[in-house]
This record gives sequence, structure tokens and C-alpha cells, in this order.
Amino acid sequence: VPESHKAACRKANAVASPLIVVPQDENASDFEQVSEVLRDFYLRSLRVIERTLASSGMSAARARVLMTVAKLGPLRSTDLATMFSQAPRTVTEAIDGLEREKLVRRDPDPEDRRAKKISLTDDGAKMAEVADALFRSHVRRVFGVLDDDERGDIIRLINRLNERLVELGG
Amino acid sequence: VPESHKAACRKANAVASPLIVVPQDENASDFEQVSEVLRDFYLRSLRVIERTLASSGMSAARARVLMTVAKLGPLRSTDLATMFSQAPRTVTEAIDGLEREKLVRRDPDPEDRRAKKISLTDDGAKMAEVADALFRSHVRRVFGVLDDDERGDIIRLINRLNERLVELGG
DNA sequence: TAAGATTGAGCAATCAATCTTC
DNA sequence: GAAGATTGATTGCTCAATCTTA
Repeated sequence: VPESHKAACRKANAVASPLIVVPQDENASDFEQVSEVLRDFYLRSLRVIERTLASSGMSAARARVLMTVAKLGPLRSTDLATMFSQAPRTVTEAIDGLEREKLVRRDPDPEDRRAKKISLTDDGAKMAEVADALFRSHVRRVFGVLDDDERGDIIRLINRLNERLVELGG
Repeated sequence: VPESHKAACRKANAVASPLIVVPQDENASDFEQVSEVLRDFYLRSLRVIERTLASSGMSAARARVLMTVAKLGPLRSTDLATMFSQAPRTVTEAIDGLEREKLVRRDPDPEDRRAKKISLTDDGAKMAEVADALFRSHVRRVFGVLDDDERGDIIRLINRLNERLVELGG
């Protein structure tokens, strides 16, 4: 397949994203608007970080597991689910992928025969460092356009929304 | 299957979400923290709205299409992709689902034989109203914990991040 | 050549259910 | 009975590729 055609395909499949400030609907109240821009942010951010990590054969979900285990040592699947506030299924899936790539191991937990401890292999430890570097540079590239106070404002405001969502069962 | 067991399963599969203010890592810089809380917000918010819409047999992705067509009239698939800044595949998928449920129709575009116009059926129009009401009440329940200025701050700050992500190819 | 729509393959997330061990 | 892990089924999203028409 010629390279010129591949480039054409990439363009054809690109996400149409010329959106600059306010989306389609000027009549939307700020309730709808704030919801939209947050969703928009999440999807855009995910696309950028996934492409960055893909260049090292990694994905965001797997990188998160890898970096967390690298930082905190062997963990149970349920620990990861709690930390990420995700469903157990999601964590099992990520670990499956990492295990297939021989980046983590599942070892029996000597203290609880129901449980398994997730540990990094040597390759996994190396990959964790790569992922960590890529991730740190990503967040700096993105959030570097704000100053410390502005980042603090976001953290404070979004944390209030997160508390609210917990009240609502999320 | 007894109802008591179903309840037990629901609890077993619940997302572990006691997280209140700051997640696992106190050493994380505010760059990492702001990234984490935004991700956390998105996933929690999605869980809440999906559960709400599921009670009417709807999902967030399909509701967005329905509400947009209800508001703007018949649209092409590519228009929706641009508005939502999503890949074409994603939009086709949503329309497929809505078409199977007989909530939308794909009509040929008389002005361009490549294109199709997505229109609501009568059922679709009714469903759009239901979804709209549920969605509006959802965003008010969630974002109502902030005041107008705070919502404005979030919109302003996140829009700057979105512009940055567009620069980075997202 | 490019634009509009679709399809194929893969990942990440959910809910629901099951199996084993505490 | 409850907790830890896994599996099945489904959805939404991406990238890549293909087909038809402009």
C-alpha cells in the first residue's frame, strides 16, 4: 500500500475538530455548556495521550496500572479498582493485556488464598518508566497553558462536582 | 433468581468509589492531579447519566444524536461527527442503534447522492423529548452545586485546555 | 483527488453473573 | 453471607480501509 494513500486515509478518518470556543448551540444554558466542554476535553485528551503512548506500544489504561504498581509495589486487583474507582471487570481486562505482553505477573497472595498480587516483570518496570515519562510530559504540555492558581481552581471545582456525583451514586 | 441474590450481585459489582478529595498519591504534582480529577469526573458523570437514561431504554451517545437532530432538523452523519468532534465510525454506530430501534431514518440527500440525511421518526421525536428532560435535570442536579461564576470559570478554563488540545492534534 | 458513508478490528468501560475462599 | 477474582454480553470510542459519488 503506497504511503500517499495511507496519508489520505488518515485524513479521511481524522476526527473533525475545528471547534474553537463555543459549540453548536448558543442557546444552551451554562449547565449544558459546562457539561459539553468537560466531555469534549476528556475525549480530546484521551486521543492525544493514546496516540503518544501507542508509539511505545502502550495504552493509557495499561500505563495507569503499570505506573501505580511501580509506585506502590504489588497490589491486588481490587486495590486498583478502588483507586481508579472502576468496575472490577475493567481492571481484570487491563491486567490480562499486560500479562499477555509479559509486563506483569499474577502471584498468589500468601495471606489470602482468594487474592492475587499483581507485580511488574523486568520488562514491565522498564515500560513503567517510559510510560511515566510520556505521561508527565503529556500533562505538562496540556496543562502548562494554565498557571498554578488556575490548575488549583480546576482541582477545587471539579472535586466538588466529584463529591456531588458520589452522592448521586457515581 | 431470588431478588436478594440480585441485590448482592449489584453490590459485588459496584464501582468502588469512596474517594472524597485527593486520590492515592500525595506526591503527584498538580499537573497529574488535575488530570486525574478530570478523568474521574468524566467517568463518574457518565455512569450517573447512563443509569438515568437506561431507565428509559436510552444511552447518552444515542440521546445526543436524537436531541441534536430534534433541535437542528435533518442532518448528515458528517455534520454530527463534526459537532461532536468524534470519529465518523462512532456516529455511524450510534445511528445504527437508533435506526434499529426505529427512532431515526436515513433518507437520501437529494442534493448530494453520496450523503444521507438523518431524520427523527415520531417515536424518535418523543424519545428526544424524554431524553432532553432527563439530561437537563441531570446537569442541574450535578452542576447545581456550583454557582454561576464557578460554572463560568470552568467553561473558560476548560475551553483554554481544549484549544491547546486542538493545537496538539486532538 | 477528495468528501460522505460504511465496515472491520481492537480497546476500555459498564452491568450482571459465577466460582472460590474468608 | 461477603469479599476477591474472573467471565459473558454490550456499548462507545478510535484507527484503518473501502466503496460510491462530487
